[in-house]
Amino acid sequence: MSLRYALLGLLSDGPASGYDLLRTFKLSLANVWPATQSQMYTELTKLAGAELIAVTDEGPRGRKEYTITAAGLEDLRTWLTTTTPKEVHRDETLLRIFFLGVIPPGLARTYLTDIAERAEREHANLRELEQGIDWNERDLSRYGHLALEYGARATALKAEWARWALENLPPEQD
Amino acid sequence: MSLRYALLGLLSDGPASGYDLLRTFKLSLANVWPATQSQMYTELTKLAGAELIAVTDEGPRGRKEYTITAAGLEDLRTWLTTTTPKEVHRDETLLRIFFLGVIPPGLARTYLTDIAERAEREHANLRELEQGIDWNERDLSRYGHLALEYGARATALKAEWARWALENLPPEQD
DNA sequence: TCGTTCATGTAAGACGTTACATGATTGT
DNA sequence: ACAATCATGTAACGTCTTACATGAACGA
Repeated sequence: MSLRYALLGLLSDGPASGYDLLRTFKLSLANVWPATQSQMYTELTKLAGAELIAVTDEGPRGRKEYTITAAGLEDLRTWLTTTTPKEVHRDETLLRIFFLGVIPPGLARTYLTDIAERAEREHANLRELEQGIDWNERDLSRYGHLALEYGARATALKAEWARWALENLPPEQD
Repeated sequence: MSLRYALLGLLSDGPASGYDLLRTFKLSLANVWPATQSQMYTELTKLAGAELIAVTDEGPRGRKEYTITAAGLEDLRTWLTTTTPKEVHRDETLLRIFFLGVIPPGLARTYLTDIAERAEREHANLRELEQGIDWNERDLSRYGHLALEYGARATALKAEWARWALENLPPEQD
């Protein structure tokens, strides 16, 4: 259901083709709601079927430009204002933490170090992405900037936590 | 795939029935890897079929006690030491942030305030859970404590970020 | 002309959610 | 006797991933 609104949201900023949306996604929404090419094209077809978006132009190579309809915009607004987001925390990295006692202590330390390093890299990537983007007047990018800031803080926190965990690993037992 | 290892992980700490695991889950793994009752019983049946766990006792009311097998423990260790966790960030709350420009500014502010409040409540719940748990010698709880600390920090961060975002909302446009 | 990018689509299978269904045992 | 809890299972449906498939247009 969320992908549907992710696409409506992107289209609320202006018309675009599936291919356009695919690229925009990678730079923005993919960080908070991953989706594959396959999924996106399927969903766009469904949205067009429900008349929440419409094909408003056709270009070379079978390119179809979609525009959000009034019904689509209304649906998006309704979703935003009348429903509450589900808070689902699914984190495989954290799941494994519970089971570190099952492997040799050295490997457990390596695991935590890797987490810290990956998080630091991710943090750097986000800050770099931030530099590279034209934070213009468009709503999507202005609000997207807030989301990016969250990502930057969250990755920094994960790295810090992993380093802290290294210092606070349960003492080895006999 | 992760649920499979989540269950193997819990069973590595000692034998338990599906019902036992269900309760343990709620207090621990559910926070990093949610799963439903339905999913768990199905997965346990599959694990037993693959002989990674075995029924070692049967009690009243059809209760089946499962014990991890040597093959199961090996599988768990292999997973922990030879595969890298997928970092997937799927957060509906953040997804909506991108589209706040589509709704009236007052509602956008309410949305951010709600995020802060929910995160603060979640934070309080986790700290309370922390008080309530017997942090004994068992590996699962010792390492689980590290995961809980992450959750506590992450919820605090989310609340802080939401309050910061309220102060840094894009200026209204004409 | 030939590789890259643009551009869209389908199909199979894994995973996750919701709902339904059933019944035994325990404590009051 | 009755409610709550213990205890397990199935079915339908929706979502997500992986892989395959196809071909037009552009630039060197």
